[in-house]
Order: sequence, then structure tokens, then C-alpha cells
Amino acid sequence: MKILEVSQKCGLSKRTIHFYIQEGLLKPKINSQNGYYDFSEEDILQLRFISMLRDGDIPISMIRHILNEPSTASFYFSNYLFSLQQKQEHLLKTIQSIQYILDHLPLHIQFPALYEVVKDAHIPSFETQTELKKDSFLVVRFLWSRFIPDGIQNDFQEFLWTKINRITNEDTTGDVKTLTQYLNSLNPEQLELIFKDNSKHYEFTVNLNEQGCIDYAKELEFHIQKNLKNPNMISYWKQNYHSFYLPNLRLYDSKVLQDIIKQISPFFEKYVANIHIVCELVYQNKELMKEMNQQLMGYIDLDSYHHAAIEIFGYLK
Amino acid sequence: MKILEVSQKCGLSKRTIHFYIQEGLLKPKINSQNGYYDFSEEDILQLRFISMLRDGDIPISMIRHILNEPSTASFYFSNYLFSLQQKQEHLLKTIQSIQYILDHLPLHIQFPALYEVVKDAHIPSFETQTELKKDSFLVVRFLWSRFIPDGIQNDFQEFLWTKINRITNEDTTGDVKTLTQYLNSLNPEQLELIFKDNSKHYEFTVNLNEQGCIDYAKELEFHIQKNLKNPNMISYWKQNYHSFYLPNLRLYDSKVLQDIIKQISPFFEKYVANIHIVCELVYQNKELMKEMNQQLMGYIDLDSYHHAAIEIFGYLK
DNA sequence: CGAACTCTAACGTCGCGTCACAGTGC
DNA sequence: TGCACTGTGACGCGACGTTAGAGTTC
Repeated sequence: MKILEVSQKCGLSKRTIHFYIQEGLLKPKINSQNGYYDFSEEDILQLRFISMLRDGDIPISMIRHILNEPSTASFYFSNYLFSLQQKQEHLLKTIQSIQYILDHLPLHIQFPALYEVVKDAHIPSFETQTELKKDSFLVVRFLWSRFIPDGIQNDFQEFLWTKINRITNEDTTGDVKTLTQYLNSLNPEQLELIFKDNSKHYEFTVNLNEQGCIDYAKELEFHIQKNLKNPNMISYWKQNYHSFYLPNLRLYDSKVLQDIIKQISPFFEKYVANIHIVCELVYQNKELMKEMNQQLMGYIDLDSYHHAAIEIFGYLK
Repeated sequence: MKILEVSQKCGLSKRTIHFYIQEGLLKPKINSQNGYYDFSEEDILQLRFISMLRDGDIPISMIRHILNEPSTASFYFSNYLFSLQQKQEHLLKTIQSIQYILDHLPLHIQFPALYEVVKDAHIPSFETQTELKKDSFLVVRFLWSRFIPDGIQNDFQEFLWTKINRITNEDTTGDVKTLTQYLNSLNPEQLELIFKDNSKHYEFTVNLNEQGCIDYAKELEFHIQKNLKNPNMISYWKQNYHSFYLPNLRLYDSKVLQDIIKQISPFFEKYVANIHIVCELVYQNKELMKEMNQQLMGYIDLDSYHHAAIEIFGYLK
């Protein structure tokens, strides 16, 4: 399909389509005979998708990130909604101010008087608030969605999911807030990585058989030794421990939440069991554990959260 | 005063101030010794003014027009308010759509499903509506404000002014709409000219004494003759007759409105009387009137509105 | 053959932020 | 002399619109 037809089908100008291609939002085939683009039906769908998001004034870069890694969409939409709400507030106040100006404009408008009217209208300045939403929406998805690979299927699951949201939202430890803050501090590449990693890692561990667990444990031991010798790794871990790893571990460790997830997810118990087996194996290596405790003094708690901590540190690359 | 101090006093960056100077919004003195700007207290006021309007995201060009000719401020603010209201509507709908997306996002976000959710969210596209406000605010000011040079001073005047607004708003002839449309079609320079002209012309005619009227009548005769020989003038008049001159004349001619204006304005009767005298004098020149009727066939009505029409045509430059 | 189409490249928009550079004041 | 200040000039951003030019298809 050539560009004119696509242009008409999507209601976008040719220039706009060229621009999206240039920006890497669309990668149509190229006819090597003449260098013309050859658009497929999928390209059309993608263009329509882009067009719809652009209607909401969603920036190109954000659309690119969403296309690259759809799992981050919740993150971007959630942040975007927040920014729109701020804009909306500002806009409302501005409208009131302009209305005030019009209502108080003298018949013969001259400078000093006009200045006073505008001053009294108190047009608000727009400072982007970085204040965090206390909404746990993002964190809940980040933590638990991987364990429900087929999504919510029935009313009971939905009920439980709502419950998880409520409980997480009522969190008083500050862990949810800290995690939200951490996710917001990441740049898009890091975010993409972490979201991708999340599901890849889940898929890997849940599918381990007996021998797989043993192999993985050995691999982890090896990696932990390597990582402990790498000062960059050590400092990376320490930097992110309190803002990410610890709150993460604590939230996973919540009995209440685990019980619910078990009911929703057919795989969660398998996942927990495998992690448990693997980490117990590594934990046998007393010398290694001692070194870990020394090197990561204050930045690890092998007694309370050792299972997951061992695995996460070994998984670091 | 040097720029750093100004920057602090106004809460604007040095770059921003430089930019405003470059854009002609501010014209501070220049110290010829070293080429540094030397800001006055007035400059500060003006900067604050600019800054306040910028807080409302009012474009630089609009601010420039307002500074150049404050009397056009009502026009710009009024239009700007309208555009903000449209933005607001769009923003509200968009927020609802994004909210919908977040509410319906599947746990595992993949492309085809995401597309469907976004599609069902119906993100509205933003088409700038050129639909006119039926508000007569602008036209009322444009028509009548010049006759109240000292502005509204007391409750009685305010009462009458409100009445004028109401009556004009209820206009059923379409003249108000036509005029609003015309004003909106002008570019900023034309607008500036027409608003400036409005009050200059008023001041001139209201201050004419007996001899002044005679002189002005002669001048008009001369100009009319000249204009009738100028095809550009003829076509200019014809082009603007139905969209501007005629509705203008008809609205001025309204007995109801004239009666009210007379009560508000101490000068209106003088103005009307002078115009009447001047035009009657020109009207004596039967030959000229005949030629006018011929040349402007269908685009003048010397019988119904001859007074003002004669003067306006002669005043054309 | 000419009209309509295709590509790429480059400039313009708007309100500054952010260098870089050269001169000035204390 | 050094450091903070002053000016000007140029590039960058974002999402395209708008030519302009060279090649292609029908």
C-alpha cells in the first residue's frame, strides 16, 4: 500500500507519516525497486494507534516508549494523567482570571489601569508539582501482575485483585511511596529494562525443574562471588537498596498479600517454592554468606529476607 | 538599574528579559558608555505586566499588540478566553479518556488489546472551532465606548451600560454577528488601526465648532471626489460595505440605543449634531451626491443613512 | 508526454534555556 | 589581576507545515 492511501485511511498528512517513520514510530517495508514505502495492514493499525494517542497530545517520545515496551504503558498513562490534571487545574484558574480581567476592563483601556486589573486578576503561574500521587496503582501492577500471566479471568479474581489494591493502598510502612518514587526517578531506558526483566525473570524461575534449580543455584553462587568483587556492583546495590530492593522485598514478604496472590495465581506457589529451593541451596555456602554479610553490611538482611535477597543480588548484571 | 537587579525584582531570568527586549516588548534606555541597558521603574512595571500575562500563557505577539494599542486588549482577551474554554473542554474529555484507559488496561499489556482499549477510550481530537461567540461584548465596546471617554462613573451609567449590552445581545438583524465576524477577520495591524481611528475620529468631530464643521465639510467634499476617482477606494468600500459599514451604520442608527447613549454620554448629542451639520453641508452638493449614487450603486443608501455614510466615505484614506 | 505521485532535505514555528565569546566593572 | 557582570549570537527543543528538488508511475 502506498502512502497516499494510508494517509487517507488514517486521516494523517503524508508529512506526518514521514515524520513518524523518521522518528522510529513506524517501520514499513521499503520497495527496493523504487525506494517507496510499502505499508501493511499492521502499519495502518499502528498509525491509527499513534494518531489516537496524539489526539490526546501524548508526546512522540512517550508513544515510542509504549510501542517499544507496552508493559510500561500503565506507568506512562498514569503519569500523563497526573500532568493533565495539573494542567486542568491551572487552566481553570487562568480562565477565571481572564474572565475577571474582561469583567473589570475599563471602557478606555490605558496602561496603568490595565496593569492593575491584570494584577488583581491573579493569573496563576504554572509550576509543575512533583508531588507524588499516593495512588498504589502502579506499584501493585509492578509487583504482582507478572504472577497473573493470563490476566483477570473471573469475578473472584477481580474481587481479590481489588482487595490487593486496597490493602496496598493502605500501606503504612512507606514502602509503596518509596517504590513509586523510585520508579518515577528512572529514565525510560531503565524503566523499560526493569519492566521487561520483571516478566522474563518470572517466566524463567517459575519454569525451573529440580535440576534447573540446582543449576541456577550454582550460577547464582558464581555471580554473587563475581559481583562481590566488583565495587561498581556493590555500590549499585547499596545505592538502590533502601529505595528499591528493601521495600520490594518487604512488600513481597507480606503474608496477607501472598495469601491473596496464591488464590489468584496458579503459578505463584511454584514461583515461591522454586526461589526458596534455589536460595536455600546457595545459603548452604556459609563462607559466601559471611562475605555477603560483610561486604553489604547494613545493606542486606539475610535472616529476614535472605531468600529473595540472595537471588536478586546474584541476578544483578 | 542593571539587568541583574531587574531580573530579581521581576522573577524573570536575564535571558527572558533579553528576549523580551529583542522581541520589542520592552525598550529600555541604553548607556552609551558601555552599551549596557539602563532600566527604569516603568520598565519594571512593564516587565511585571508581561510576566503576569505570560503566566496565563498569553503569546508574546498578543502581548505586543496589547502594549502597542491597549484599546485592543478587550478584543484579544475575549478571543483568548474563548480559546482557553475550548482547550478546557478538550482537556476534560481527554482526562476522562486516559482515565478510561487506565481503568481498562489489561494486566499484561500487549499490542492488539492495548489498541482496543485506546480505541474505546475515544480520545477526542482537537479541532479549533471557529464558531463565533454570540456574545456582543466586543461589538458593544467597539461601537459605543468612545462616547464615554471618562468611563462608567456611577450606578446610573452602569445601569444604562448593562441595558445597552442586553439590547445589543438580543439583536435579531444579524448585524452584531456580522460585525463580530468582521473584526475577527482583521489582522492585528488593521485591528490596531481601526481601534485607534475610532477614538481619534470621535475626538476630532466632537470638538468641531461652527467654522470647523464648514471646513471639515469642504475637506470631505474634496476627499469624496478624489476617492470616487480611485478604483481602489471604490472596490475597498464595496468589499467592506456589507460586512462592516452597513451593519455599523444600522446599529448606530438604532433609536433605542441612541437614546440610552445620550443619557450616559455628555458628548454624544454634540457628536451627532456635528456629524449632522457636516453631512448636510456636503449633501447640498447634488452633483457629487449623484455621482456617489452612481459609482456606489447598491453599496450606499444616501436616503436612509446618508449622514454617516457621506462622512465615512470621505474619511477613507 | 505530462500529471500526479514518491522520496529526502531544509527551513520556519514559539519561548525561552543553555552554552560560548568578547568586552566591562569593581 | 581576577571574578562577576554585561552584551550578542547561535543551537536546541517538539511536531509537524511548507516549500523545493529530484526521481517514479500511470
